[in-house]
Amino acid sequence: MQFSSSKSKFLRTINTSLHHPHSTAVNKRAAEQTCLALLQSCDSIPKLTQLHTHILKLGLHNNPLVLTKFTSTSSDLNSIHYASSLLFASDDANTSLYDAFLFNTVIRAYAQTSSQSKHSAFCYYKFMLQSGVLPNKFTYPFVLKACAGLGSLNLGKQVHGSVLKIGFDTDLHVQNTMVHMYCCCGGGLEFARTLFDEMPKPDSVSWSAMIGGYARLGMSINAVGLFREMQISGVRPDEITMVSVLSACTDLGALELGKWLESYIDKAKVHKSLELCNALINMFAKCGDVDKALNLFRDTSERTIVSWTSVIVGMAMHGRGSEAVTLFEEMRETGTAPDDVAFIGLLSACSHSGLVEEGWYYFNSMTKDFGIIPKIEHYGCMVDLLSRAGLIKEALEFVQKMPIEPNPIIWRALIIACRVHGELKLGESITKQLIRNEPMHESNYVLLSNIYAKMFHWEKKTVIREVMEKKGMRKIPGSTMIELDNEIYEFVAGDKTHNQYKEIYQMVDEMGREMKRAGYLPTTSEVLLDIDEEDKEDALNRHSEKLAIAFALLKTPPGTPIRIVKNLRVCADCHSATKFISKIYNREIVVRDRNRFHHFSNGICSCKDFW
DNA sequence: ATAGGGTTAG
Repeated sequence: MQFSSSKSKFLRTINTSLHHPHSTAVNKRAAEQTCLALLQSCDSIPKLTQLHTHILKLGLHNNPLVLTKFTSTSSDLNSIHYASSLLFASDDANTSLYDAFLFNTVIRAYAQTSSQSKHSAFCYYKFMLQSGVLPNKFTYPFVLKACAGLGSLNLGKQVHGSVLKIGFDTDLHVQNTMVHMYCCCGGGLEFARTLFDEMPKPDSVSWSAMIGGYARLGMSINAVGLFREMQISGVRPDEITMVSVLSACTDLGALELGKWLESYIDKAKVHKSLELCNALINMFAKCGDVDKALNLFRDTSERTIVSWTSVIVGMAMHGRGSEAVTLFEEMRETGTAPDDVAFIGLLSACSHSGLVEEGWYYFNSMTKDFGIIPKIEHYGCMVDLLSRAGLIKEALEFVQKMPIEPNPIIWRALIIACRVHGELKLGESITKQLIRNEPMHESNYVLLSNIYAKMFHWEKKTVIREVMEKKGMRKIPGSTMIELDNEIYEFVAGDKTHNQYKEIYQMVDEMGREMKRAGYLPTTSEVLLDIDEEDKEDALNRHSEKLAIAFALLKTPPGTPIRIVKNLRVCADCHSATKFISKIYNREIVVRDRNRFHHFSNGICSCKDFW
């Protein structure tokens, strides 16, 4: 309903009411009805203020029916503030009129806001208890949702205590939100799991809440594991469960699992909601089959900005920047307005493909043509774009001119570029400054150490190692994941937990010999430890990536492509080694690292040694 | 009038 057209109708109702003072009862009722209808379409403060004037004139300001409608239909935060203050107006407030429904409406409205105002939901809940109004079984899901949104374990626990006291702890909906709340609050996950395990009859919502909890925290193996348990339990997964599992699968980069999930969705006839389709597209894009993602995308009739962003980012990760640009243009032509996230994807695509001119064009176009104010992420993309292209001076100038404070991520992009392009002095000074600002971030020390290695300042490198040791910092362990025969294997450097580790290490040694024969030189400057060169070589050979590749060479037939997923950026030595391995063993090797995909084939990598 | 989901730079 258009506000302007219904407004005249509303005014007519008011006029009728005013001109027939003796039949006000009937007309008041009509006015109330019109008012309720009007509230449906109310979404801004000026409209509300206008409406409020009429509400006052008609004496409807004390009508809870009108006001609860008011609250529950507005999505705008100010409208919620306004309506709830009317509902609980202090002047003529008669607290005996307050009931649970009234409170629930306001609590729900605040719980659904996207901002910190979720705290108001909790405040109104407190107010409800103080007013002596007993919460009902609908109150708790709202309050718990607000706690989940705030991520406050403290508030959550308070509410939990109250649930136990009042006794809604057996209600399935309350239990499910409780699990969800603990999953969303830092440090609450284990307790969520305890509650979940104690549930007498978890339904698909309970399983989804728990699986989603693991997925959000990056505990993807646990998420997938719990999904397997769910299948055993016999509860049918729905599309929301599948979105969560796919999200975990995407995080793992487990293409085989992803393919299996796709066929499972078809077999089990899970409803393919828009979000599920997007999750599938995203999964294929990020698990290394971007063409499949594109096919799914083309087959989907309803595309949202999310679907477009997924394929654009997918192309970016595979270094197919110009295709990302083409997709972006196609999106514009088909009338989907890009948002800030789409621009991050597009700019990173330009950055990973060296499209400097295009990057500049879109960075400027973002504000000029779409009115999107660049955020730190967009500036980060531009610094990365210029840095990767070796335009260090321009990058530095760009950083100095930025209207917002550069963050450590931006400085690190610049430092890496300095190292790669030989601007070692500049790199050193920026890194030192960064360490002063961020003394406990271990990767800063690793950067400085690598710069010193390139400058041949070994004694300074040793000092860094000592400083790190004194501060009790350790390098984040690199790990590599590989899927074989429906099983996910994870390797860390020097890993000996695998039951075939002896054969794997033999294979690693053999690989090393073959690579040397083919002309490979170990990049020992990547090793942070202060050990002799031979041990450094040994340390490099035990990198998780090499272990995983050795394992794959052992376990798969000749010629089979190898896919691995790293948790960090691939190190220079592994990058060089993998090129040799792809040629020597005639294997296509696809590596997903923290940022992007590397397709190694016949001694060449698709990233053109630029990552 | 009640619960659970997706995209984002390095």
